[in-house]
Amino acid sequence: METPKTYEPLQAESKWYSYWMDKGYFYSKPDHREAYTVVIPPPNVTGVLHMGHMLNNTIQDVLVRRARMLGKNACWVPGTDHASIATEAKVVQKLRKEGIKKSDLSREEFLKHAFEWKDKHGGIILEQLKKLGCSCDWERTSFTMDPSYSESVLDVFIDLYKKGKIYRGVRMVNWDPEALTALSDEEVLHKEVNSKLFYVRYKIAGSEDEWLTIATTRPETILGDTAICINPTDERYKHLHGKQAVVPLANRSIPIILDEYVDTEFGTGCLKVTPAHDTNDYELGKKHNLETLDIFNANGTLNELGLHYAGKDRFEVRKAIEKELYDKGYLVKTEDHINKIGYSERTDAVIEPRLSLQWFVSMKELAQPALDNVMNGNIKFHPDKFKNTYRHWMENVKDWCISRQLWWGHQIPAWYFGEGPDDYVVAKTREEAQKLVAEKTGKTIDLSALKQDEDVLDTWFSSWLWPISVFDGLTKPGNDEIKYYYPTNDLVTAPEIMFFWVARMIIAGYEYLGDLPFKNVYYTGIVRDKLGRKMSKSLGNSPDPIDLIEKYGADGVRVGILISSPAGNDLPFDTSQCEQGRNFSNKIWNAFRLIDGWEVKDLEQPKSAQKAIAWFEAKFNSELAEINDLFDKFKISEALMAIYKLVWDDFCSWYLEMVKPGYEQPIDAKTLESTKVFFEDILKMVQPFMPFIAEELWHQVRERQEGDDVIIASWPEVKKVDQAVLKGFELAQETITHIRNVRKQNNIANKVKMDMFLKKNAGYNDEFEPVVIKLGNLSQFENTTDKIPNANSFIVQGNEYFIPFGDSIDIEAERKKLEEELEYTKGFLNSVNKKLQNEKFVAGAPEQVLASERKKEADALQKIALLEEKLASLV
RNA sequence: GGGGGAUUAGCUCAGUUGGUUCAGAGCGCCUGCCUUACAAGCAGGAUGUCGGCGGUUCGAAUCCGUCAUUCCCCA
Repeated sequence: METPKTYEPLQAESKWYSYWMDKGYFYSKPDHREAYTVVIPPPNVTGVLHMGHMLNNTIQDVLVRRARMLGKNACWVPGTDHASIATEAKVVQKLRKEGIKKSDLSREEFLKHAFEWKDKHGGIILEQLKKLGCSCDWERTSFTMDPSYSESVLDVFIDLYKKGKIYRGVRMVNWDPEALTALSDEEVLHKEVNSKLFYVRYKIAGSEDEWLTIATTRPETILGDTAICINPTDERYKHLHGKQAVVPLANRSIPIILDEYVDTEFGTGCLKVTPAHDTNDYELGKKHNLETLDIFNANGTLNELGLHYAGKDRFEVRKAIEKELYDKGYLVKTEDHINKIGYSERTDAVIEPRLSLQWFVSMKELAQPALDNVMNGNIKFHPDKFKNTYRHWMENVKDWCISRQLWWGHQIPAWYFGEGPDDYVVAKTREEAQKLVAEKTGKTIDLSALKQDEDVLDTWFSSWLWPISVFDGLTKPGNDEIKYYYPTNDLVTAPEIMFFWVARMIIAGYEYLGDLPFKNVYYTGIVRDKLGRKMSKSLGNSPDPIDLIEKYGADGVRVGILISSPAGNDLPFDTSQCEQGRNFSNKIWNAFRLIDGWEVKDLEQPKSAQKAIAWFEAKFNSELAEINDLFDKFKISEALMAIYKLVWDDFCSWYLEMVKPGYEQPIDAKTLESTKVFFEDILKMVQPFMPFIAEELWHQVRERQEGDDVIIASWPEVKKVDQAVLKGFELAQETITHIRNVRKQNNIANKVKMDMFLKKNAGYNDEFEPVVIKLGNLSQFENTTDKIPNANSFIVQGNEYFIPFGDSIDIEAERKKLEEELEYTKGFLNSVNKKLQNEKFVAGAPEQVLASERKKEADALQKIALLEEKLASLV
């Protein structure tokens, strides 16, 4: 035949993807159907597809494709995120390579470069997702800096400002001295590093030769010290209460203050306090009204307060000051010390805590509905356990610093008209600002005299509007789309961004539309390599997803990724899983080849085929019900595994073997038709996971009318399951397995037909005998009332089967086997009896448990009797 | 330091309210097979102190306590 032996995915994939696109199957517009909406977690415009995206988007595509088959109007909105810091860093880097410095460009010139960069690279991930088969509505592709999106971001800023939820304030921020911007806590990575603990002595003011010794990891900040703090309970330092100390080199006197915050165990128990350069010290400073001395410039060099170190970098100064302190007798000793230091996620610069004037959102009140509606289950988390983490964070939510000292992003719509702390207004345009200034001051000033805030908004301040703004929900309130698609259904994302993104979307949802943004949040895990390390570009331990697709096929990779990826658990990824996926594709392919190769003749339908069809019908429906349930619980990888087993074990290994005609024999039309219908049902169930091969085979198994495509076929409906058929088949299955074992143990080839005799018990069900004869390859299957001597025998559900030895006899081996089984069964009976003789058990256990124990006892007794008979019959 | 998870076969994980879906699945492993859809395959098989120790109970992988190991988040 011309059908190849193995499935070749690549051609099929590009063919069917463009076919689906041409047919507009991914396109959605509001109609009478129930909406099913998913918004993609927008990847950064800087990114390339990595395994995390593969996992995340495969899950979304599975959900969307299944929803489409369930008759819903499925809409998956794709898009990208402008990613202020990361993108700006990339653009600066690229310009630097071309010999252009950012500082030489105007804001407008820089943004032009940035947009060029975005146009060139911004869509890479989305293009790659097409290779994976993602059925996004590409006509809806959004970008967080699209004009109307930007407008909604500014509107929200202005609105929150008017509501008093946005304020400007001095705060200790995480300062990135390289990027010259404040970072959110989430953008700071804490790493353990080997550093040194410096013990430095300070003279007690007014004393001749009295000293105290502090321990610090940052001796360069000594010049910014404004107090020494000790624990009031520390007996060692009672004598210092109320005194002052002199800062080395700076020769300033500073107070010695008392606070329980100080850990008496750490270092010397004397803490130097530098409120301008340490978060905890800043809090101490506020509490004790300390002076704040900022000794650094924005770029991490020291300013004039750094005395003779002015203009030098902080790390350079650390070395130099160590020497100077030593030379002048202040340095008592140094110790090796391990501590955690914050690094910029983007530039890897050491974060400098810095006091700075920033914009904040006050979160406490805004967060309340977002907390309540997750805790009460209006929004469901999968897995549920993440609610705990969420609650803890939301109950202790801190104000959100939303300004970033960057150009790429949404420029803050605040306009300054003077130098005073209050000389600004918040407005969308310069003209509106002019009006507001007039209202505020009574004076009309020139448009050109207004200076817009230089900073842009935190990227999350735009992405928190994503489920709303992709439908223009704020710029065109109440439009048809927002009414139809919002709230969206399911969000698939990583637990790492539960706070910066998920929580904030929920907040924005309730604040602006008075409703939840999505009903379910499915948290994926982190994709790790074999060694348990997170897959990342910097480690170089991630396979290139596109290479994987080329090697194993998109369907194979999708299966490989999902086959062992329960919600919320990390996914230890190995390419062997893709191999498993590819093998599964191939299995389906070959099942098709078998069916496709059958020649139809006008024959009577064999009994075995009739029974096989009845059984698979029942089996399919009971599995379908189970799979639907797994989907409803978002147990996606378990649903996939159930489908995998249904296809491989039940359909291929059992069903097809039962209906398969002999070599080069024709098949009857009825059986062929039933088989094709089953196969089509299987393709439907496989479609969400393996869309390409499903579509390919859907079109090969039958001639199709225009528009009869599996991607839009109806998901099978669960029909009533005939439990009796399932039960009856179990007996046949067990019997066949025993027959195969007899063959194996006696080295009897499958081709050799065997005789079998049955001594049946009362409840015996003979329905599947034709199947047993076919798959057991029996020449005869007769009833007997007597035991057959010198035969292999086994017992299934109390029925005794005999396969005469024929020529090959090994009575001793048989005897040994029977004795072992007898021994085991007696032991089992003993354990059951123990329970039944325990009066407390009999009194306390429910009736159904007792009944099952009694049945166990009866079964065991019967089996023992049979085994003993058999032993006796061996001659 | 605070909070939240996790610990079941060699690996990755299921295991609802304690009791026949109770010790499971997939992969891997072992043993036979080039059986006429598929060796990317077929058939068969083995594997566990359910992290340790206590407790509650007639009965614990499951509930409670405690210890250990480990991951994540926050400071």
